[in-house]
Amino acid sequence: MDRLPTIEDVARAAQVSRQTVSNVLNTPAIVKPETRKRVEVAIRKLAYRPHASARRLRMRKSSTIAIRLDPMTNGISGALLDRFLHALTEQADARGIRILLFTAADPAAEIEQIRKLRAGADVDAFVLTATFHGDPRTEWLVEHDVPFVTFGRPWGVNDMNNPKHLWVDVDGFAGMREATLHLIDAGSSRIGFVGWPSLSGTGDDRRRGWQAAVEERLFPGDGDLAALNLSVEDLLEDARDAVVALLESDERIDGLVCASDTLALGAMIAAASVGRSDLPIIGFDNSPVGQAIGLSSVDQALDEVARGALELLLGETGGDLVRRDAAAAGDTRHRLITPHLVIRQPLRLLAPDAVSIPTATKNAVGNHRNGKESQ
Amino acid sequence: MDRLPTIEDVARAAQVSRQTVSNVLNTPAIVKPETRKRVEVAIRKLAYRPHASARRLRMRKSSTIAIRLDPMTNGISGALLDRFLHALTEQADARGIRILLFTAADPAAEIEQIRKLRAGADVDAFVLTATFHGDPRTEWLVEHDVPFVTFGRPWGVNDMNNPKHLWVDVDGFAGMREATLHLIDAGSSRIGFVGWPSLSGTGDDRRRGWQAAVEERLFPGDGDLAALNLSVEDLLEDARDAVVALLESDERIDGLVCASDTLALGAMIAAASVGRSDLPIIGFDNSPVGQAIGLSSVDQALDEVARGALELLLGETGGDLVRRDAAAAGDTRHRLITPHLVIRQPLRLLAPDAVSIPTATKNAVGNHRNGKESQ
DNA sequence: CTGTTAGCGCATTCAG
DNA sequence: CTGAATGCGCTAACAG
Repeated sequence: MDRLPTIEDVARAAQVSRQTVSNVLNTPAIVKPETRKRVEVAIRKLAYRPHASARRLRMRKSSTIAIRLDPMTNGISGALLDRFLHALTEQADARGIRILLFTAADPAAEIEQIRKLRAGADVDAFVLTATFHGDPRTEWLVEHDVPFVTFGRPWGVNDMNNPKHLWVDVDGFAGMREATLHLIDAGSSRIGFVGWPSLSGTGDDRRRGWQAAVEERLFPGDGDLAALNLSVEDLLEDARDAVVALLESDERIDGLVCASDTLALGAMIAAASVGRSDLPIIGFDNSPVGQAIGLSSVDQALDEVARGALELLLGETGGDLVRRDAAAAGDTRHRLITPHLVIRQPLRLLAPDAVSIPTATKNAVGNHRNGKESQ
Repeated sequence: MDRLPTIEDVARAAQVSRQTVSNVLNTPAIVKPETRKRVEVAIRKLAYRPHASARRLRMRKSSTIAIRLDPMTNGISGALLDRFLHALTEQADARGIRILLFTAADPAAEIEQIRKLRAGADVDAFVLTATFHGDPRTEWLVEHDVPFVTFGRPWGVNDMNNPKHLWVDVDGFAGMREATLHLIDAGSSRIGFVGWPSLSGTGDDRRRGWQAAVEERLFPGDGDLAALNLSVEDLLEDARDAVVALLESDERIDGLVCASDTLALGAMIAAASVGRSDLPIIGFDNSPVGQAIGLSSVDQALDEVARGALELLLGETGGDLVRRDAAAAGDTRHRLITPHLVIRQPLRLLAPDAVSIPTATKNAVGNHRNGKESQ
């Protein structure tokens, strides 16, 4: 295979002009069926595919979307981007769009990368993850009229229904509320929340979900929620220590919902270490680690997030990547995905009342290999 | 910004012919310094960048490497590909190479994707991960003369020093041996190995590392290694159960090395549950989860793997992506990266002799936030 | 050192 | 419906 076949080679093989081949490829409807067949056979025979760069040059669009690969998201929930990427790539492929990666150490570097990628006509649009309050990236992109969508809503910046840019996000409120209601339905009556310090829009959203469920079903008036409301950094150890303190100070607690699987794992360890391995705990992210350890968790439905992102960018129809004018867009310019709860049989970290697991019970403990997943 | 500036715009702005601009970009040496300066100013002023597609078309190469995003690698060590991707993207960027993603459900689908990507001149070369014995992909790629490098050596297929294709791999033998020696130096004298069932080249390689260290330093003659040699699937629960059994049947065991962090985590849980939270355990992969929990582990040095892959593909010099002829290549056609051990203070899953952690010791337990990392 | 000429492979005008 | 032109933006040959 010395040289890739060109459209001309196909034309010669099919005994037509090269324009006819182009038509078969791009406007098959206007070609006489029998000629089309002949051309298609030639295409298959030569294993011809249009030269991507040539086509992109001609079409004046790259049909490529770029996304930044974070240096390292937090430990346990880190694989989140990984899974989102997979979903995005898969859906993009179906639309004839390619996903290009880039890296950057900080927002300024990311803007610079975006600038380069744009100036080189390498990329048509961008997907931004891990947006935050007052994010300089979104400002710059809007300013420079670069098509993009964020995974994460623009917290507090502007009207959610008519924001300055496209966004997709997961409804943390709904997810955490569902998790909490699940525990309540299962009999819990005093449920704590382990979340991040305020000012994290995402974290506050999830906290409100817990709060809503608890106020709705457990403390119709207004309980002492503050005592059940933990705020720690997203670290296993911090969560563990805080939960140990909580459980020691309030023995009536019979359930815990957490803003992340990292926190939930810390909580599990804490519960086990104070002899409460039976304590129901629900995390958020449905991380692989959580799966491995049988942690119930709220799944972010990354497939839907990816689909939403592409729909907003490309329109629901095809892969046209023509950004619709903000003003002209009749339908919504965002998607709020409802996550769903995944319930698992927890892998007990430790038998509740023995230092050593008696041989007799070993099998019972080890029997949760295939934790059923609901919904 | 209606239309991107072209080389012609720059030429006009700098009062030179457009070829001169091209020269400044590609062969700066042959342009008179003062003219060059003038052109460079114009380039900066217009924020000009060569149109990637046009350049690729002209150069007859895409300067793009594609890599498949796995559906989902195993739970805990899953982020491995994630980190490798990051390293690869970063290094590629430095060489002016872009990384494109694609997905495929199985090897056949992957081959089909590769075929398409190649036929469309979208991609110059590929990086293959998770290769296995008798992998159809490598055969096909060699057959069709597609430039590629694998992350993973061709186990048993052909001469490692003159293989049919380029490869990079991590020296599991050396890594596991170092881990084992570390435990021995720290005083362990009876060290078990938790690995995968045989037939996994990678797993066997790691097992041999443990074996070598143990035979070398602990059982010069030949001990009853079989009793210390566990084989389980890469699942937390399986590892836990097997290690519980091992520790109960042999109380002299004072160290454990594991073929993955998943296994190591299972081992940690097992150790804690039989009152041996003090048991030194070392994993493999240096996964984020392991970090979070203070697990010592063998780090795969993915930066070096990525660099090696690109060097093999592009040559050490630049980003030329001209595959050197197999026969003509004087230097090696592979890289074997030596991993390094990362030692951490383990986060105790549980106080060794108390059901509840006394308040007084809580700080001590929680104080390992920034585990020092050696080497 | 600088300017001119000729494609890379494709899609999109226009004529027939 | 099909065939013959034009140029997307660039670089590599040349000639000056």
